[in-house]
Amino acid sequence: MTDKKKSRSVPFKQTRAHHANETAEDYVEAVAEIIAETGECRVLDLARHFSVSHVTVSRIVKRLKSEDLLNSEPYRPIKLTTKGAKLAKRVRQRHDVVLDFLIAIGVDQRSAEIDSEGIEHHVGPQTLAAMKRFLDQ
Amino acid sequence: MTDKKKSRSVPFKQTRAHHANETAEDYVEAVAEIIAETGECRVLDLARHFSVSHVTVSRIVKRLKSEDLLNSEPYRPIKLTTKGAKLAKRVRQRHDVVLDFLIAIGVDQRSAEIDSEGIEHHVGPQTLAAMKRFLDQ
DNA sequence: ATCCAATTTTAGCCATAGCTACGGATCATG
DNA sequence: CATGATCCGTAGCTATGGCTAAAATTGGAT
Repeated sequence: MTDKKKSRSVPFKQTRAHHANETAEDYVEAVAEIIAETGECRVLDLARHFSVSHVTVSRIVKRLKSEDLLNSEPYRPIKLTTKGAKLAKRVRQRHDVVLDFLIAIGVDQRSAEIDSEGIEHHVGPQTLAAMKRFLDQ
Repeated sequence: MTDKKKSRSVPFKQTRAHHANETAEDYVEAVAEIIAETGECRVLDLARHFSVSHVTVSRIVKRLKSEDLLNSEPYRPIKLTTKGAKLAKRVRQRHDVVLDFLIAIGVDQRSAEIDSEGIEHHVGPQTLAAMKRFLDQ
């Protein structure tokens, strides 16, 4: 159509950075969820949640602490910083919109749950607004 | 609602493997596109397309050759294998559906182009079918 | 035929996200 | 209050995808 091949100065994915963001989003969302459900969030809770080893979780938590999204003393439960809690809330709301939207267009619950986990990270403000509009009628 | 926290035996993303897949999909799609437009696809074409260095492209092309998706002699243009061409076709069709769908629900062209690049990789068969149904009315 | 420019590959760095193996901390419970 | 189970962190491996610098190949122009 317009210019599929050329420079792509803005858009294309810059994969590395994008993935780090997705991980951050997934983790703060999970931490908020687990705290809401069980009162506290430990490394092992996250490991089970994501089906990865506790070592992987441990390293990622360390990175997110350095990014001021999470907070925790060694061998202690993980908490969200103010910044992390804000991000978690945004992510959660966006996730809910995407999930509800997929169901609204006729995707079965199970598939909607799976696909929304992946899709949510790529839903920008315009697309999110369009999904909301769709749900409001 | 149902069981957000528990085991998650199937769904959660196993990021590593998933990303390698996305890269493969992006690359075969780009190779097909560039060949269709210019007759041949070189490492530098891909580097410009994705806005990454030619070195990164070179290494990824090597991997995709080992996965029997691409084919090329050293210092020669890149071609798709039969398997690669099939994947490219599937990816292209899915990409078009997602892009058209976003536009259909009212996302502006620019945002739709950007978001569809990320979303497409997470659209499973059920979601794809639902999007097609939506477009057919 | 040679030489130069453009292209591609190789070597080697970094960060992220997987893993196993191991060691240190915490905490119930006896 | 000791001890064992559980939890968590560190060391060190792999693969992927970024990068720069340097070497190699190709191919066109003189």
